[in-house]
Amino acid sequence: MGKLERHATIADVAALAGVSVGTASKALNGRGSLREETRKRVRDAARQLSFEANAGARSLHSGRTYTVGMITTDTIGRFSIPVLMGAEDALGAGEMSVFLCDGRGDPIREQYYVKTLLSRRVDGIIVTGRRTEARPPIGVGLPVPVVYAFIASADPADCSVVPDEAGGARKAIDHLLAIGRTRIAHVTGPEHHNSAQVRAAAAVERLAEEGLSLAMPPLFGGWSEMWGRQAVGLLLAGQAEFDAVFCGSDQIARGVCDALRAAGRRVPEDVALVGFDNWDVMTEGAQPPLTSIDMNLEGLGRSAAEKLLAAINGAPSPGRHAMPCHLVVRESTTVPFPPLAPAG
Amino acid sequence: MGKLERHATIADVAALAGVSVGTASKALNGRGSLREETRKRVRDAARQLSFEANAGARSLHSGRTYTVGMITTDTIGRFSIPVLMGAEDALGAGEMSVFLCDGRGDPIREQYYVKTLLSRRVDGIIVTGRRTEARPPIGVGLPVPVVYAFIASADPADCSVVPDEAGGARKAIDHLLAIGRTRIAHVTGPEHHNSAQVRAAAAVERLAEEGLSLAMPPLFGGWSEMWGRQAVGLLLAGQAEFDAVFCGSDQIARGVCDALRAAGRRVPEDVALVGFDNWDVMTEGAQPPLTSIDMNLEGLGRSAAEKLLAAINGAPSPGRHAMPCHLVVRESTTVPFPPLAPAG
DNA sequence: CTGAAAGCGCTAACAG
DNA sequence: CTGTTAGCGCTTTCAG
Repeated sequence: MGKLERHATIADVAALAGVSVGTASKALNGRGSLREETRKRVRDAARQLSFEANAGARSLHSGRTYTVGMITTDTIGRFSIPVLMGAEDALGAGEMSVFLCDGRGDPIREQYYVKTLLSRRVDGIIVTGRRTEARPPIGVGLPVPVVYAFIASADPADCSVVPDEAGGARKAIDHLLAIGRTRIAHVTGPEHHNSAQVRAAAAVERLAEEGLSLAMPPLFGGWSEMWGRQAVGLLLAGQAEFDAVFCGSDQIARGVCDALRAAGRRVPEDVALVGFDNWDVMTEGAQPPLTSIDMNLEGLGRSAAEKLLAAINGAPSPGRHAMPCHLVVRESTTVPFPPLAPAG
Repeated sequence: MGKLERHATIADVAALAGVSVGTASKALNGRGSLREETRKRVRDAARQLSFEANAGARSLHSGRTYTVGMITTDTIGRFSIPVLMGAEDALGAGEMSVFLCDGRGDPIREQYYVKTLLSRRVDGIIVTGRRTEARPPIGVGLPVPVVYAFIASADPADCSVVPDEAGGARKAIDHLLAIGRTRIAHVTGPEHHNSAQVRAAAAVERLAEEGLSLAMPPLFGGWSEMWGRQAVGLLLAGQAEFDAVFCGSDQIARGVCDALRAAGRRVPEDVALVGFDNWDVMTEGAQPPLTSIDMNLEGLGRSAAEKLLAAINGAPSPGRHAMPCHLVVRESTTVPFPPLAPAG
């Protein structure tokens, strides 16, 4: 077959099969009752012409496009990707196609995308972003359901699926306590950043439940390795002893790890380390590999997509849904075994 | 306005404005010649009803959907993202929406996506993936133009936009030579990996042009930091002297960097380091920050999108298009002060 | 300057 | 069992 042929229409198929368009339609969609021989003839014709029904024309009828829009508010990055993938996966299973729209943090651009998506008659919209902080809703009274994933809508009535960051932080502390550490420091991102606040508060709270407190007040800074390294300077300069550091991100944890080792502290023997995000590049690259909190972003995306599908089918799930985080243990909190003696 | 209203149709608008559908259409699209007052009346009605023309119905006429499909062959990752973003950006400017399809490396799934995209009557398709190696074409005689970005099609007649990795490797060597290093080692990814091969070959070739050769044969391994660290062991164990290492990726470079410093070699004073990918997380996290080769993936994506748009408009660009890489200099090849320059 | 009518590709009634 | 007809929402002649 040559290049750039025209798309065959169902009329072409019908003509080739020697039947009417209506019959061809039924044959191809398994509707009505037709002689098996006719059905086959039509199907053969369709195959011969590489016929693919025009989804646009079809949805003119059904009222549904089997299409959803995915808008990333800020630029599509490390956090939105797993969410996107999870969603795309769940939606694909439901035969839904996904329009990708990168808002680039520009509200104008975002509104433009909302309009385009609506004009394309998407069945629903998923909004995601790189920060968990609540954001103004993408629109009010929109004619299609909207689900916020990772990021939350400021309107509590909207459906938002978010990670339970506080729960994650508590699990980190739980783990450190479980391995016998009690003098725990906390190094995290910028003080004004929602995630930094929430995680720090949860850590403090969890310790308080045990009658403990942080070895020193949380150190707020940036999300970078560089900050992690700098923070170690502050930790060591302070007079407080510490036997563990819970970090607000894996990048910070890695910086902390490198600097501690450079200062002659052993990880995990002298200082145990827990990160946040479970970003393989960091957790596996660090020496030793880092224990971390996983927000299960892909699952979160999948879950958001499922909620959207449900909403499209008339069963919305309004409100904020917190998805559990889980702990992934690696060598930064487990003292390696001494060489094994031969068994028996 | 309440939630989940129905989409207004142009008939609703026409009725509200007290005109016929045809007139409404003209008014909204700036066609024909209408009294300005009528035009305004229609526009007001449209705004009042939040009318957005049904793109599907519209394309039934125009034959174009202003939609393209983007298929990632293997899972959407660090390399496909910038490509996606660049493409999305260029396409958005052309008022095109993007269907995102994650092939997950599964040919079945990929073919399924091609079908769906065709049934949705996309105006064109962009194929991308995480490896630069040529891959079998996504289909033959497809009714819409296809552009391969980053990854190349095995059919040389197809339009592929790829990074000039060999050129990039040559620039790395150029740079090292320019700062006076001549005993250059090369640590890179798996031997069977196309990028590793191409980059290594180009480095060797560039050195040969100067009558030089690598300080020792290329070390093939993995793309990880871990391998970078291990490789340093091999480098130091060998008897060959070296004053620079060109690495096949930034992750490798970082591993090399850490291990060299741990072994007491100064970077860049004793050993200069150049990575590949210019991945900020690695280049900025390393100590010192890494000089690297940037493939300009976003530009590549944008360029691919532009070629696709051109093809859609009847001006295809068949063949393989290599986009230049560029060098980004950081401290791993520049001695801060005093300037090294033992040059002649 | 405006309205009526035909048709884009397809599905779903309803006749035959 | 199959063909005919009437739309889905929109654009576009072509009359008026």
